[in-house]
Amino acid sequence: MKRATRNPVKSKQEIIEKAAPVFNTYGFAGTKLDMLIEATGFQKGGIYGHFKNKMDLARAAFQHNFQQLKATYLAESDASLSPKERLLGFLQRYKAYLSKPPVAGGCPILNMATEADDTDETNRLLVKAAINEWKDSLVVILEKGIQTGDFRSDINPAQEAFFIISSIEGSIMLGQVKRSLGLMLGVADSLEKYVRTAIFK
Amino acid sequence: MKRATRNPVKSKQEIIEKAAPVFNTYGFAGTKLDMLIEATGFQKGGIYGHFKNKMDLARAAFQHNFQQLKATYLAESDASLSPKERLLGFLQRYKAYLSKPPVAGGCPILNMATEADDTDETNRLLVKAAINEWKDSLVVILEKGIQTGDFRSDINPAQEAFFIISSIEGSIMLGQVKRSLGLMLGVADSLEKYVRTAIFK
DNA sequence: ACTTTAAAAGACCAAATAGTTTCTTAACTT
DNA sequence: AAGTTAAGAAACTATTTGGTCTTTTAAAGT
Repeated sequence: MKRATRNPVKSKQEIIEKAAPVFNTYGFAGTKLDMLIEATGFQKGGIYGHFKNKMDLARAAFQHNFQQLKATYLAESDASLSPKERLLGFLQRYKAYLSKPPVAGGCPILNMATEADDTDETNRLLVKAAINEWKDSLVVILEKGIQTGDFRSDINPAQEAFFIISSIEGSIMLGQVKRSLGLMLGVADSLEKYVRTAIFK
Repeated sequence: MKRATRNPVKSKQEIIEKAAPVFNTYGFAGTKLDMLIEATGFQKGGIYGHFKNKMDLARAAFQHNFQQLKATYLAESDASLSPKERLLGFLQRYKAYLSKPPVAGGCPILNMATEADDTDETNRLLVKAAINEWKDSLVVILEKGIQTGDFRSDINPAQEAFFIISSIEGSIMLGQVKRSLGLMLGVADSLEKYVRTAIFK
């Protein structure tokens, strides 16, 4: 029928981009080949020429979604700013993310995590790596703040990073179910309150 | 082959109980009929005699899982205790839950939420109701504490309840992916710190 | 223009899947 | 003890599914 431009590199990228929100919305098991054909505009032959199977594409889609996330969420926090500004800036970007999520279907980390944790060890490790990357970016800021005396020295950076990530991820889940942006922004406010009182000195 | 005792009421309950952890672990789309046959010990005919289809059983399984959760987690917080004790008691039970989860596969609310939010409106409303029930039980304690002067009067009970639930759910997700009980207990500690400084007066 | 290459389409296939129908039999009734 | 009922087993079916194989054709090379 429709014939896509013959540019294998661009085609592969296009398939990933179009498939990504589908996997993120319906999960791996819930995403059927027909949905991918419809969403990507490629036929089976076209898709299977670029990916060895559905899982292979699903993983590429996850990585793509995670990159999108990083581009907004984890956007390089300017190292010239103070640790306090950097941490508050992170929370600010999180709020912006909530109002305009870069990928349909909720947080890819959360989605992939709940489906993969007891199902697919490879995927579990993929999400684990993503989470660690995110945690590390927060730990860097936290350690810096302790060092400069901006943050309390009795905090455990990794623990606080996980706490921050937990409340963010949990709030996304609640917001999705309750269809409430306000709920998520409220949680963001509580989180900021926490950061100011328990982390800032 | 094996012939179950002919007690329809008990059989139906047995099917639900055996199917519940399977759905919670693999999700709706990821749970195949063969897995249910294997897990329940009933054949198709037996199962379909009690449930009109897979979704019908999945919903019953979710309700069962949520009841299990309530029995531990939300266990009647003794109204004779002070609001502070009740809130800390809740966090205590949450820690106990982490060490000995009542149902395999992670938190049913989290699991059902991530799969259903964009997929099945009926299920989304089911999870939403479960979340509201949980939130309300926290709001009751928070309002009581404000009234007795134990808690700060400038907090928004619903917002704080959602914040608490968010961090708990998020921590369960992280703990499952990282296979770390310590991580979850750490988050619980941060949460307790928050409760003591931002909510307690 | 003619040939070659490989990207993508589309027909094809075997297995899996959800669901239905029919048969069997445990247990209750009389 | 025979007859009745309905729970549950098991065979059956239509569809869907993931994946492969063959064919077509756009575009680059000659």
